[in-house]
Amino acid sequence: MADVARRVGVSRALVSLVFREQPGASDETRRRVLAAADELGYRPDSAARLLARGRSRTIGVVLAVRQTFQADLVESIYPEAERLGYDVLLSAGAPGRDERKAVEALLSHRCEALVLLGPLAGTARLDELGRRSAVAVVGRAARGARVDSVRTAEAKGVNQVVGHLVGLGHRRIAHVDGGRGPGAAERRQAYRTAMRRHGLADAIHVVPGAHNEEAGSAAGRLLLAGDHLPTAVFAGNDRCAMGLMDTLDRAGVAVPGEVSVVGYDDSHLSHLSHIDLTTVRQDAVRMAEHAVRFVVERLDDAALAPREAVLDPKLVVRGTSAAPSAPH
Amino acid sequence: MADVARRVGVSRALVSLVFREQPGASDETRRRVLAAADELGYRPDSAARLLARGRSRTIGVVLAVRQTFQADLVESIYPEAERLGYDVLLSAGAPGRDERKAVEALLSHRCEALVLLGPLAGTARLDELGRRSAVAVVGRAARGARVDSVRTAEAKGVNQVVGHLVGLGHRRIAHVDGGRGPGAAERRQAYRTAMRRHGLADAIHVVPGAHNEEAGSAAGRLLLAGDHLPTAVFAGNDRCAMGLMDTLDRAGVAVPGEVSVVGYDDSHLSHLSHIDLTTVRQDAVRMAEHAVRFVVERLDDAALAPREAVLDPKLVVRGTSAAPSAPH
DNA sequence: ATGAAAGCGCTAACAA
DNA sequence: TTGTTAGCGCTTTCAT
Repeated sequence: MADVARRVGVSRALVSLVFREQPGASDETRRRVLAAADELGYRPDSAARLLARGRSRTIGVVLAVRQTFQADLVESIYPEAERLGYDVLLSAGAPGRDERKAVEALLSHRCEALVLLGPLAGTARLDELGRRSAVAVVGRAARGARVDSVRTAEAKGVNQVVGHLVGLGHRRIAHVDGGRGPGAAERRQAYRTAMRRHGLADAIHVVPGAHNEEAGSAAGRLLLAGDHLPTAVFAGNDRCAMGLMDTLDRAGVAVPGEVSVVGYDDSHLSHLSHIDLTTVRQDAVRMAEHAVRFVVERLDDAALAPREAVLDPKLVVRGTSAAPSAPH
Repeated sequence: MADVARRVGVSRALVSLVFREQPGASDETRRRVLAAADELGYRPDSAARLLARGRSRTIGVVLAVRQTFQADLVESIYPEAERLGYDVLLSAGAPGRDERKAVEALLSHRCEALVLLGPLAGTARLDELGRRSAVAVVGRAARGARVDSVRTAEAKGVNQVVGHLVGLGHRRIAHVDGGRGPGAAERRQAYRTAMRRHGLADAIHVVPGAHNEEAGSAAGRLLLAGDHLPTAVFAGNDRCAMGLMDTLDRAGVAVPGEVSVVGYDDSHLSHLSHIDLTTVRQDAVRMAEHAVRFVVERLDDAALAPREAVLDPKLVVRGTSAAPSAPH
């Protein structure tokens, strides 16, 4: 920058003005500064800029790079952030790389706000983070922590699922849960409640799982090893449902002929006809927009009370759910 | 940092030493500094750190957040980067957010090296980037640009595919290409060459596509609308193959009964029995390691000549490929 | 419209 | 082992 200033014969302050597109420099000076900068290949250094003005205007997003639903969220976070004048940086919390590290990387790169997609961290840790910067959690509740949260009304989605299956005539409806995955606890709880409300308390059967294909497969093997299969299984998410269907398929169990399967997420694969999965759709676009707006507003006013946006999900009935073949 | 120093009663330089984990501070001081920092919630500010030392030791990775193969790469980039003492920041080039912006975000946050996963940018642009920082391109060749590249020997993979199909008795083998996607041009070219070598020049049929399900579906519709279907289709990647199979399936065309389908990537879904896709596996772990090592070495010696790592892929035969039903 | 000067929070010589 | 002293490249008052 000093070079540019020298070249044009003005002070660095003026060059700074020009680059920030602020009023206070004559058109002529502006033109010459820009020309000189271009010639010298000068680019403002954001580290220095950051340091000097204390604000980075960048939002850090922590995601699990394998979860397709989170990919959808990320795609919708960018445009909203840009609209509000913020930059976005991503950090992945892969298996083997813990979430804490992902967050640290973002924070140490001066992200002033954090959007955590389906974080595993407990309330205490979230609260601690929330006190240090503006954070929004997506996909799970975070009561008791100083963070905003955006999530789906899991109970509504689950009610629709159970209602749909019961309506088809199912009674033995099992649930492969999502373990510690985002929303899993709520879905598990809602499943239990819904079953009871339908008078099916005795049929409640929760198989421990996780939000991936392997867990679905394992759960499938567990079910197959049992005395008699349920007539329907509600999986923790679509990936889990896929693994489950895989195992059932390999064992020669027809879906939905012998067992109906329902997923959760409506990932972009579920509508493919091979898969044609009955599932629950969450509104990724609106979730992303809420999350970004929440943190940006919190940045403007750190004293804001934690807010929560709860969006309604919607059951999407496809080909993996049907009436049970034989009555019980 | 000044706060921490004051609290402990030492100079800021000492605190700095402790945080950089450099020798030169007594264990006792170290302990007290860490304790005070923890209490005050102090975290080194990387903007200032960067500015002061001129090096960020962070690698920026540009990815398409929807491509599962790239997710695999990202997962393997982290451990290797960490091993070499580098931080990693991600930026997504989603549709609607162009790659250039993704790169700028990373650069402006002072990433000193760039790993571009399947970039769309042309040689000129890559060269320009390569002159500005250390860059490695993954998944496509980048000859003529000052960048390293890590890719698969596409021709070998494609040869195996065509050889496999020809061996099964196929002659009318079409290829739905990956458009401008990473590796697509090479695969398309290799397909043509392989077909010719097998004396099937007349049967060469390239349908324009892309590396996603929609393009596969569209290509499927195009094929169905044609005079007579090919007996086998080699898709640009697994996602494209999935879309293709979807369309064939909906049209009542049996796979592999009437048409065999082969993908590319061996994404973690292809082994599921619903899908059970014959495909080509690329070694994501080694590709990631090479890319990281390349940029790190280039950072140490900017004058290094551009290097290229070309890894061998491997055909994985599953259930979507079989002998054609009727001879022609 | 332009310039001078004082930081922003850290690192890196060098001195003590 | 610890402290002192300059910067890093920019923004931001406050003068001119």
